[in-house]
Amino acid sequence: MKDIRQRLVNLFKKGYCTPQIARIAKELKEPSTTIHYNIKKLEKLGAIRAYKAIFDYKKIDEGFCAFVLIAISPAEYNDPEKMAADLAKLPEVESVDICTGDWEIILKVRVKDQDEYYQLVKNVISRKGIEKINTITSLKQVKSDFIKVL
Amino acid sequence: MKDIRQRLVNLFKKGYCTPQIARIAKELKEPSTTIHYNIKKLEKLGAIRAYKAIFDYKKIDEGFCAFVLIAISPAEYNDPEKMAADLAKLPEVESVDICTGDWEIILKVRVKDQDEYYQLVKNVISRKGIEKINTITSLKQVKSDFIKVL
DNA sequence: TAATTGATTGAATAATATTCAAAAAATAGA
DNA sequence: TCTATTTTTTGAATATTATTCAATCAATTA
Repeated sequence: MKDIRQRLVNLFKKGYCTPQIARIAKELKEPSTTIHYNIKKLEKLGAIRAYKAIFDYKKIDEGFCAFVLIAISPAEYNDPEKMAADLAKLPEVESVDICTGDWEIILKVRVKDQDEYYQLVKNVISRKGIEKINTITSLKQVKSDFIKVL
Repeated sequence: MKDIRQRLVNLFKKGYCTPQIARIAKELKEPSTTIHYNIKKLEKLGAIRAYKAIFDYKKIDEGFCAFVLIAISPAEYNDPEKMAADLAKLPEVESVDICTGDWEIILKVRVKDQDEYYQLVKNVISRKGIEKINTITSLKQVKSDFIKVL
């Protein structure tokens, strides 16, 4: 056994997928060459950033999901982007947004369990420049990535 | 012009993509039939929910992104799932999570602009059973869907 | 209205996914 | 440990699909 599964999951997080032109052509009742042309156009315009898989996170050992609200220290107000970029490097972090209001940065994080989350916050997310962290744990994901979870 | 673009975007939100087996096989240095077998296995296990496109949302007229924190009325505490399921039906809603803490439901929403967001909250999201809504607007998306935005 | 650019399309080709059968590896039961 | 069963790996053959190309058509611009 080579445990190809985990390696596939890692690739699928980044991309390694492609549109199903024939199926789309059938669905939209247009010639496949027309579909092909328009998809390439969308790609050239930069409207499509990647084609990737969406997971049932529980089944790939990433069942714990939380929103991390971060308030940065006043000294960092002029440049939250540096910290945001650093946090974006973490593979456990699904999204990083610089926001309005009391919390300047919002993360969405996926890990295996609460234990792993604790380690992540303690060792990695917490750092100089952060004033306060507030975790909102997702108890149930009803929809994610525009796809409903039944 | 048939405006095939918008129709493609709509399909790509749901799926209509597929893994690139040949490319993955090359990357992992394994035979393509082995890759094929393992991908089908992941699908049968339900670990992969869909293959879809990830967009540069500004370029598909969905540049406005916000987190909507929702506190539900005490009368609804016993069943937040009904409301969550209703909200999940909205195409503008990327994710719905039932959460711990002061805000029981968190939405991530994508629309064209502030104007469209206002209409959405006023006419659709606000409803009986909601105690309070708090919007956190994303000023800058640094990472989304595990993909960094440069 | 002529000239240019962008979009649609069918036919031919290239590339890719899928099926199948066989072998190897892992697992479970005695 | 030995054996039976299931799971995984793999190459060869086939089926399906994407891509290229050239021609037409539509839209835009000067």
